[in-house]
Amino acid sequence: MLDKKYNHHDVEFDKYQFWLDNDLFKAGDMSKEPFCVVIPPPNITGKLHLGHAWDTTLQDMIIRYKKMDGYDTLWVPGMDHAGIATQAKIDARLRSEGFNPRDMKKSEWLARAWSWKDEYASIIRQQWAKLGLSLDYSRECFTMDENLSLAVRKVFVDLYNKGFIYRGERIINFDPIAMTALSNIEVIYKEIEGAFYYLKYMIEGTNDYLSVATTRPETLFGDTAVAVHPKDERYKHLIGKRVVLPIANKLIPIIGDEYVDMSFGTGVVKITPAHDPNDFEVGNRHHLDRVRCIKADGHMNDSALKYNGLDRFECRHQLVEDLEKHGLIIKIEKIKHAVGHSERSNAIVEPYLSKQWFVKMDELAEKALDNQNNKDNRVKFIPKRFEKIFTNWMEDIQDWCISRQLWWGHQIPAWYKEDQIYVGMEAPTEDGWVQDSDVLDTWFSSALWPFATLGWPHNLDGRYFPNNVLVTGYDIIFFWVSRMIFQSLEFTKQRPFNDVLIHGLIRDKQGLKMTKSLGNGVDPMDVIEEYGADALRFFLTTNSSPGQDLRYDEDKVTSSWNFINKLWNASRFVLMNLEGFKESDYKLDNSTIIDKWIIYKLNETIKVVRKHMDKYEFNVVGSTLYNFIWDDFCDWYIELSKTNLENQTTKSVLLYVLGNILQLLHPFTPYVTEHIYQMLPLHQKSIMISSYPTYDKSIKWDEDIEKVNIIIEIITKIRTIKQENKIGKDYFLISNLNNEIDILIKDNFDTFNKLLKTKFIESLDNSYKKIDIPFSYGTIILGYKGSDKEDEMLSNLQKERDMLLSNISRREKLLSNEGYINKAPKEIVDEERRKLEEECNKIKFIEEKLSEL
RNA sequence: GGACGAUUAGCUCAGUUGGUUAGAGCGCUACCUUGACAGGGUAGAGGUCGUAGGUUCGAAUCCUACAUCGUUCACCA
Repeated sequence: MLDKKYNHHDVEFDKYQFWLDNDLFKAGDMSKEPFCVVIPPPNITGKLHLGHAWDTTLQDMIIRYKKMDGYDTLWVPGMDHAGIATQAKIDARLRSEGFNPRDMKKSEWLARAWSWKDEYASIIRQQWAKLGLSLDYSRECFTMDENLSLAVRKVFVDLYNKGFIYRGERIINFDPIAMTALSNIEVIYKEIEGAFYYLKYMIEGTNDYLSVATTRPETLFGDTAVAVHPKDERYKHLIGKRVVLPIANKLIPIIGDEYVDMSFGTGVVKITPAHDPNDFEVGNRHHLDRVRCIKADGHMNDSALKYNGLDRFECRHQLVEDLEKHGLIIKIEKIKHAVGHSERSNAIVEPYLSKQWFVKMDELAEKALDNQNNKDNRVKFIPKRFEKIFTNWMEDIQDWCISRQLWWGHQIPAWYKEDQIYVGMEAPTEDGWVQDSDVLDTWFSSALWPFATLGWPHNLDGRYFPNNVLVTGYDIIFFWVSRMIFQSLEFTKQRPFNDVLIHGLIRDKQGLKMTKSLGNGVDPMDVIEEYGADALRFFLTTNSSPGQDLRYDEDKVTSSWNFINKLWNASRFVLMNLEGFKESDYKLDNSTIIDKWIIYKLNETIKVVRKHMDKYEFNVVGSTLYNFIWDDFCDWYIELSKTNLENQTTKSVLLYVLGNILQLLHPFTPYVTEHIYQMLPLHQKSIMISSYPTYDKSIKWDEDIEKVNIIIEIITKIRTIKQENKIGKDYFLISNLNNEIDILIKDNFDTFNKLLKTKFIESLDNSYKKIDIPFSYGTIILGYKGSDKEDEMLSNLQKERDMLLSNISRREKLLSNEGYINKAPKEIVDEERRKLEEECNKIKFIEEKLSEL
């Protein structure tokens, strides 16, 4: 027997081990059709947050649903080494222990990194277990595993040999805190306060000057020209002359280039090829020198003369003071402008000239875009609008800088000897070759995840590839989804997954993003402790529509808990009444109309649930099940069944419906459904290996089902009248009209008596006051002791009549509209006619009563 | 500036190819120690679906414009 109260701790503490012990998460039943999902590997930088809980619960639901529906499901777990992020965390820990990480031997540092990995991997696995995720741990992967590392090297080497990977000297985004290059999308532009400094660049041999506006005066030491537009009437005569670089007192040429926008600023631009990507291009066109004046760590070098060694911002400060002293500043204008920050360290990114490795993107992107026109191999985005976000990005893509100046990651398989380069799977055998010390961007390995986790390049397990669906947030479409798509197309010739289900971000109750700096993050483990994983899961999966963000709201978790508690108590009721129930007692024939009604309702629910499960519309599934369980099953069927609990069929129906409810709900709330399921008189070893309920086409609507709807209508109506007229317990109902409704009532006397807590009787003496309650198929008289309610009665009837009259006139108008009759679907028109008839019928009774009053 | 999303009850959100009386949870009102559940039950109140046009027999839903909020991409030194 179940305890009186649902206790999530008791329910959840041992189930996960039970599933593991029985190998219920293991894939490989070759007799079934495969279904595969790979987990988006969490970073080993810390604990999982609510976003992970949401993302993984969605996947678990899909997997559990498909498994119960007869598929050989494989859900591959794994984690990401997360280069920059993890290295920063490890370094921080080492510093707190008094070490300077960069003074350590690389091998010692790496040993620390691997033990960090083990530590966090084990925390993450515990969290997965708490969430109840049905991951096949025998297939767990890590991005730096041997096989994945091999895959990374192979992809690098092949892309290099095909000419898609090159090494070149470019302006890249450099993070001066993490001390590594970044790709374009790892730079976040933020609006900050800055200034436009208008500087005097004196024209050689004159007292005239050009006014040059810049936001970064400290880069002037790297200027190798100033540019004007060749058609600019103000300046074009100066092209070919020279100006004096302020403070540095160096002569640099005035050049003409169409890059300059005549209408912006002063129309004169200082050109710093080593510190600005646009200037770099201009420099190339005009064969200008590339002079670096800032070092990788953000400090000035000796080109900056007396400012050598200063931090770039300190240099700016002192330089501006000096320029002012020399009268070389015309004005300073405060502005707001977007400045690039590192996604990881939040440092202001320095455009920095250096030699890096790149993936040439144009051709790869084009193939990915073309593939979206291939009906059989296109990736289906859900919701659809995210496909456009993907294609727009791909259409406008730039080369991908993949080298990182870090220790944690896949070392680039390139070796140098003097000015020779060797790129290959293994080191060259001759002496003297030195491997590139850089590692690859984390996303370079993540991009191979869907196939590298399934054995590629050795032997890709084609049974599970392409994956059936990938589930992830819209925030990493560029970082990850798009890169998986083009890498998979390039190396497997197939899409990585058939569908990609995109969800939103978790926000706090105010709608703000959960971040460390705001301290508004919620630890899913705390929520599980307080409400249980099932309540958290139900909240996460049913409270937003696909692609929308989700606000975390503890009140809604509470209501999920309440829902589970309701299910718990309904189950308790069923089990109490099934004491001693044997397999031979189980029979569904000879059912009452009430039994038929709930089975019909259940069947319709199954149909809706399946339809929306298949479309990933879990919010619809959730509310459908919520309403069916709470309203139809608990509020009506259980109540209606109470007069009939001696009947084996009713017991069987209770068992049948509850069993189906547990199965339908299992993907959402695996723990509690497993728990109750195992207490049912007839059950299998685990609910996970039972079959997901199927829709039975042979169960059709009939008049018996309508009869129950009428019973419900009568009960509800009488309750309403009772409350509106403040009639207490002391009342009776009379029905003696010998019509259809009368027969229905006679057949279900007990039910009415029980639910209305009164008696139906044949007649009533005159000491009772009477109220006539009209239905569309007859009238019921309510008799009560107490003061006269004629006024209320009159106003009730008038109110109802007015409403009916307005409905009737609306319907008549509608049904006399030819356009409507001709164009609207027949079922809808028929339904409208039926309702009209019903209302006309009902109003007859009302008019009759009103005339009597 | 481009693109996208949101705007529906006091709050947070649904609304399934357009179907006529727009739903839920929480909150609110009144009543109820009913034999599964008071974290419950019963019955209610509460919305001219951001604004203005348009298409249609019919619009929360489709189209156009605008407004407000948000996200994102691209930004000119």
